[in-house]
Amino acid sequence: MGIPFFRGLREQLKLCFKVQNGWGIWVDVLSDAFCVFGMRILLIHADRFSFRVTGETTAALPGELDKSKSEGDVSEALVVFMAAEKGDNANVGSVADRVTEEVLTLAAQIGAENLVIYPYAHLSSSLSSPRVAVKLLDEIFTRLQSHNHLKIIRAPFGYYKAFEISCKGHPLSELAKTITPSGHADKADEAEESQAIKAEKTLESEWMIMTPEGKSAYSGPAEGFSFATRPNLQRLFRYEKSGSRISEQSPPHIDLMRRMELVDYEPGSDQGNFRWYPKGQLIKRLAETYVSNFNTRYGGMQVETPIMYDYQHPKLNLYLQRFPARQYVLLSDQKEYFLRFAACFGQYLIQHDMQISHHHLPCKLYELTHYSFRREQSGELAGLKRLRTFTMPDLHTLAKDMEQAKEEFVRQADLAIECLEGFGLDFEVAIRFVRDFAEQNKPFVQDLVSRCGRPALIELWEERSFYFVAKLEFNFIDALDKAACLSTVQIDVENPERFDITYVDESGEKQHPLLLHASISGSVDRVLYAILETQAIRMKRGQKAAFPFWLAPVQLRIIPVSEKFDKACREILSGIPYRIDYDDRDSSMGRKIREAEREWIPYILVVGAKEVAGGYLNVRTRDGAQRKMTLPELLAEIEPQMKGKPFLELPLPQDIARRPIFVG
RNA sequence: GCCAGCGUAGCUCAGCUGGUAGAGCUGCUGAUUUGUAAUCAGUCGGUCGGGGGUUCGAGUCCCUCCGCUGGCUCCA
Repeated sequence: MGIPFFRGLREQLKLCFKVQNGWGIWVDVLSDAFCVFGMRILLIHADRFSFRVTGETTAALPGELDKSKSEGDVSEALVVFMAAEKGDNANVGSVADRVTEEVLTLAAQIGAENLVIYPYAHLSSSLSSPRVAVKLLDEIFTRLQSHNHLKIIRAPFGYYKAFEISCKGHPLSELAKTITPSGHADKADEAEESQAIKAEKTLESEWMIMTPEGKSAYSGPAEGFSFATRPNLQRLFRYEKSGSRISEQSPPHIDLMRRMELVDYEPGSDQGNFRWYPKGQLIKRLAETYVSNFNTRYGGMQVETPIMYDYQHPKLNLYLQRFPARQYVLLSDQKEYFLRFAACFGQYLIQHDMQISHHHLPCKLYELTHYSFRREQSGELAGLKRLRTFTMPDLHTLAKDMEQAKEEFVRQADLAIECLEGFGLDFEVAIRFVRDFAEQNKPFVQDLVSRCGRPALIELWEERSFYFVAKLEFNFIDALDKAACLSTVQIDVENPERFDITYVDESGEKQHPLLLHASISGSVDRVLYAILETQAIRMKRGQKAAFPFWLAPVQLRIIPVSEKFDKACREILSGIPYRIDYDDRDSSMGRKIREAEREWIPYILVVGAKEVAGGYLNVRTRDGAQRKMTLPELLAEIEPQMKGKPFLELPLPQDIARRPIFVG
């Protein structure tokens, strides 16, 4: 098939459908192609259609080609472009039946007697195996042949073909359909199914619990562990093992993220793409700065890479072939690009081009992926927990050998622990290993668990079915007892070779290093989810919610007893170098206190005649206590809470009377 | 994506079996100048998610699309 023809057709179709139906069929085909499994067919009623074979493809399996079938030319035909997608092999018979029915129905409606069956892989990016595709095409062909009034031309499978088409352009002349399998599997496919189940079984794993060494150390089956002191670890284990969830409520952070004017839905975008109000944006920026500081202090060299990549890039394409399900795809001129789902690609491509010697190892690249995109299924989205567009710190470390990889692994685990603690988050540890690796590295495993300082859930795989041999996860358990992974560190044994990343060793030989993937905090959006859920849990227990001081959008608020103290308040404002604001609105003090409490403001300073006369501050804190303090005393109390944490200015008007309302 | 529930003012929600929309909060205006979680009064504000249909008449019934939530699946 000639690419120019293909491009021309695509443009033409896009225009046709926009005019006729008001929506762009091609855009739809592209976006849906990554989440629906089925047979895709594109039906065109054509005045004329011709094709000729131009060469063999490498990906598919060309069969014997009869000279007479290498080209075709027909007038007044219904041309059926088809692509078999993964999933069809569940029941080839039923899919063939339904495709045949669709084709016959349309052919009758438009009165077409000539049919063209045209294998057209480009309708899908999630193709079935060529074997299944050919089988399906055979079955459809056989079924159609039984209708004697139809003349059928069949373009060969597994060849590049050029074609010309002249579409009639009437309302029924162009239709795109997806046929999904239904009914029970037929005999020939049962074997295939059970093979799939077999593959699934090798994924089965053993679950253990290992505790830090000590008096009551435990290392054994997860079922035999007493979870009495770690209820959340038990929740994680259940969640991982069974995947069952019980909840009719929506997660409390969703209400909080809106009520606190942090983040909100954006119906004007795609699902899972949120708008960030000033307070939320501030928290996000602080969190990003905080975690980036961990990465750069550790030696991560910060880079920035493109958010979109060539769909046809040979190396990236391999990756996508393996995980084809969920990308955003976009067109630029005639080329297809996918939006990155992590920083991996960009960094692999940089590392591939770098000159690296063993002197440079371990070599660490860091990026804050602002943004990463995953086209999650709509039903999988959940507030800030699961988004389609998210921000994530991504650190990639090249290591000389396994010893060095393990050494860096534990250092990164330490960073992750410190980082999550700084956010005020509790977490449960899960570590997943390929069994051989765990058995050959027992001291490493025990050391890792000890550093985490809590019992860890260990999963052991018999075989490596992903790119890593070891994966550490810190999981957060939310107010509805659901788990979400935050930090992770992984040892990748596959991608340096795939992306041809090399370093030069002591004897001048090129070697593939090992690669550590780490996200010190996990997704920044998800960190905010975890912070808000943590506060929801506190409130459920009757405690007051609070942001960690360094993250509080407003850290201090001055409330005057009356307008008369305006001047005194403004003097105090200028002497406090934190995010402080001033409630200068015309309302009662009681109301102002209430509103400040509802905003979780850590320090409320009430200023009236007594304070002005006495030269002290009256400080109300989250615990409800009121204390008389001097300014230096207050500053001395605040200072340690900011230690090692970033600071950014108040992103709102300081006078509240001048501040607009974003939500409510 | 599939199945289910939901979508009424900026926010939270009421509106029975179809008769043409209501409250509180917010906002605005005025009064009030307040001592630690809601001062009082007046007032603005609605293509009842979008489109189509049934009907003399639709927030209410039907279809369809969009969005949110839950479950399934998924989470490289």
